[in-house]
Amino acid sequence: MTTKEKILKEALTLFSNKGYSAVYVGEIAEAVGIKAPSLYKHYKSKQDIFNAILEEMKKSYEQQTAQLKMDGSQPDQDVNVFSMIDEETLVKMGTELFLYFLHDEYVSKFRKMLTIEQFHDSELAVLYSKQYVEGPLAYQSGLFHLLGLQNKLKDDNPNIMAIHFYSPIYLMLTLCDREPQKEKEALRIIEQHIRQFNHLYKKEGSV
Amino acid sequence: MTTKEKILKEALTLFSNKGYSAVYVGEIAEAVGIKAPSLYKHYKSKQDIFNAILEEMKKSYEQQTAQLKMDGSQPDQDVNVFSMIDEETLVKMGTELFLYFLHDEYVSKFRKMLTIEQFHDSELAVLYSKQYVEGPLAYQSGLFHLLGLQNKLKDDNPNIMAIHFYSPIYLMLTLCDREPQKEKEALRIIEQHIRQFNHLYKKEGSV
DNA sequence: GTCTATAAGAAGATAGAC
DNA sequence: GTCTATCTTCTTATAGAC
Repeated sequence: MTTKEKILKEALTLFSNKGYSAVYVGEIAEAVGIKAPSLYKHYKSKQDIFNAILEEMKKSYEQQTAQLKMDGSQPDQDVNVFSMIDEETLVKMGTELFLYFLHDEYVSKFRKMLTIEQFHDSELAVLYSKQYVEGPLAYQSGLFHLLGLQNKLKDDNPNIMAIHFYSPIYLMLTLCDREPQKEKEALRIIEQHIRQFNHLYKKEGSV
Repeated sequence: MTTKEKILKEALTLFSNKGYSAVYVGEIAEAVGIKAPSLYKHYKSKQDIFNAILEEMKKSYEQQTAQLKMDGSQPDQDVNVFSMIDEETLVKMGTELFLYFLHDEYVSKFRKMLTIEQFHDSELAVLYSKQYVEGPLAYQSGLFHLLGLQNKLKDDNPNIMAIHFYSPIYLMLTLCDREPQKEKEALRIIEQHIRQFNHLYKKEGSV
């Protein structure tokens, strides 16, 4: 990892815990293992470091959604996987989404940073909503729509189904961002939630 | 309102938008209409102002939960109101909870402040979880338990029912904290969510 | 209780040697 | 590309007059 990359990484770690304005340039430098003035050979200001993190994370999000088609535009590919959907698959899907969001080093830290900075700047607010609300909801809404067509689940409003599926996961995610020691309890609740979700929505006569 | 109270009010407004460390003592003073050094006749430091806000909001929360028994300990009183529960009552209950949390001046600003500061200090993290997660869930869990006993709703696990009822409201609340212009859409979604919730959970043969 | 003046130190950023 | 030294400004807080 180059020094330039290391600066972004350490700055993200600090910003995600203390917020932009509570982090001093000297702290970032110390975490990297250099002195503060050396940072300015790589970035022209503290704000420039923040902007670089933003661009980096936006880019990586775009790549992921393009790959997983998580923008809800065309979930056709994934749904082949879910043609054999059952309760266990739903539990696995929700749990893995939760664990990825919670534990991926960059996703997790970036979400915490946006949580802190969202009220400063409307661009950050829109970005948070897109990545952690509208994105997942659009993707799952697409899936539930197709599962409805295939008679796997009741053909109710797929947007509300997506809300019902995702909201508890989101609640547990923000809970564990705050109190990581509650992960085990959160996983238990998510599993119970999804089994109940499946029970409520499953087509009679379906597996 | 005394100057001392006005300081708390203006400081809360500023902290809830920019966070503690991004707010300067001079800004608070300006908002109050005095000069910075005058603040120190009322509070001994910036941190002291923050602590005073915290104590004030904790106290007011305790008073409210004691009154509404929203800690889940004894929701018996409220349930008399809900003996005649129906879909419209559920919609009203959820919508009013949402609108109160979103629009009450102090509740709303305090939640935003805690959102920003939650990762700094584990005491703040615990407080956030208590006020905006565990509190509402415990209260609603108590209600759904009693409604189950009264055969108004299916006697499923009331904890999961509370999660299913409250999570979408929480999601919409955090969305509107970020993007207040989405309130109308959020209200529409919450109504759809609760009607669907009622449809899924209502006892056959019940109204 | 509010003000002006100011202390004391912190923080972001630059200059220039190596 | 990293360092030491330094500049400038900002920020919290105090002193003391009114």
